[in-house]
Amino acid sequence: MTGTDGRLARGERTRTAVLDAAVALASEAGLDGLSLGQLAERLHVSKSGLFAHWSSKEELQLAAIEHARDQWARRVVGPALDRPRGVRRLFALHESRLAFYSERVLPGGCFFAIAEFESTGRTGTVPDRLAVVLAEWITLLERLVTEAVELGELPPDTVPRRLAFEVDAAGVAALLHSRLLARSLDDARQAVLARLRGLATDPDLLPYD
Amino acid sequence: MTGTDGRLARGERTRTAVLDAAVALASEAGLDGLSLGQLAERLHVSKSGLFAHWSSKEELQLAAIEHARDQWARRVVGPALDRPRGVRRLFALHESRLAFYSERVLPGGCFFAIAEFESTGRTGTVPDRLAVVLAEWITLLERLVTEAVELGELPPDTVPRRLAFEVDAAGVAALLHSRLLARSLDDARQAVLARLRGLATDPDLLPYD
DNA sequence: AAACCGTACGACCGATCGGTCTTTTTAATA
DNA sequence: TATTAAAAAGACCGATCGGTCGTACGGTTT
Repeated sequence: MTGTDGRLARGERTRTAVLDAAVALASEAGLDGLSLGQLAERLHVSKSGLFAHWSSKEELQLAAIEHARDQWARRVVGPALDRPRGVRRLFALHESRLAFYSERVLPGGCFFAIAEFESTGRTGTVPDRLAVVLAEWITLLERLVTEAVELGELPPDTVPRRLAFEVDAAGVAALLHSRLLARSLDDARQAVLARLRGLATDPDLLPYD
Repeated sequence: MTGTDGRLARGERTRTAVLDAAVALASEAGLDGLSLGQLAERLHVSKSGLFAHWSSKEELQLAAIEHARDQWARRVVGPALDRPRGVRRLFALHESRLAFYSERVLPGGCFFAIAEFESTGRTGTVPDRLAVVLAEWITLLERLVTEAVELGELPPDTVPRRLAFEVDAAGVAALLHSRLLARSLDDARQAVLARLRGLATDPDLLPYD
């Protein structure tokens, strides 16, 4: 039975545990504020043990980005793709995003939001990778809008880029204010719902409230 | 001529210069990433010289908040209040906010946005003060919406809190994406403009494009 | 049993962090 | 001119930062 190497399996387990904690920590303190010492302490491992898996902090940051991206795809995008194409899928994506925030899956709310804010005006492989992942997200929103237009569920003169911006904006603001303004998540849902119902050729595809 | 004390004047000049630099630095690195050493070096003063004016980093952070608030009131809120009450003033506030971002008055874009993100889940006098300042901002937006409703420029069933949220959301997203998505500032303007024109009893109060 | 390799540890490094203390410079006042 | 007080500098502190190095443990292969 040479199929599984116990050493590699152990390493993979550790790596996953570290990345889970790293994404959670970075969602609060940012990728910059992510401290190897604190991370090691929280996981009850030695700081130098981390360097057995990643040769530098930057490599760990890059690995954390991929880990957070997987998490986002699984918990936010995936469920929405189960819904039928069109405005229902678009709104479902918005809702599952808000659910991700409201369930406090990550203590800081969202890994990418704080990482994007943090990398404003900086250069390097980390901001570069973040830019690509963000572009993927915006492109996904635009694609769902375009599909809704093609299905005739949204008017043909819809500008996908701008409607995608509006939906995303509600999500961003909901997250930013979620600590201070208790209703921000609900406001974000209502705002997008009212907007989509106003645009949709058949508003009854969407819930009433 | 004992009206002006040269020593105090010198101190006040230094204090202003330090706070200018502190707000600019914090707009990039956040209030937490604001380093006294870097701040002193950039201003060509000694680090201990800063402690002659503020007894701790936290006090400097609080002073920076007030300084940033004054700047925001002068450069964003002030100009908008010159416009006539109603939807025009509301849209002017949104536009002057976007102008503040696009002119890159602060290298990081916005002091308060990154500060609010950073203080997610934390407690202390700094997050408390930030919460109050943010509440002022939201209240201002709500007040402008309410005034527009009272003037009959917006329908009476308008929910001020939610429309204020929508306008703010466009601004927040514009800032967050302004580095990556070239058109984010323009999208934010168009989105709010279309929304307000759609709601206004007299759309011609607002520009067409 | 021996060689090998992935994992993990503890000790240690230079740099920087926020902060303290003492001293020097600068400007107003008696 | 001597005194006084604000402003600023410089040396220094313990803690923490990211990172290096030599070593030990344990499962795999020969």
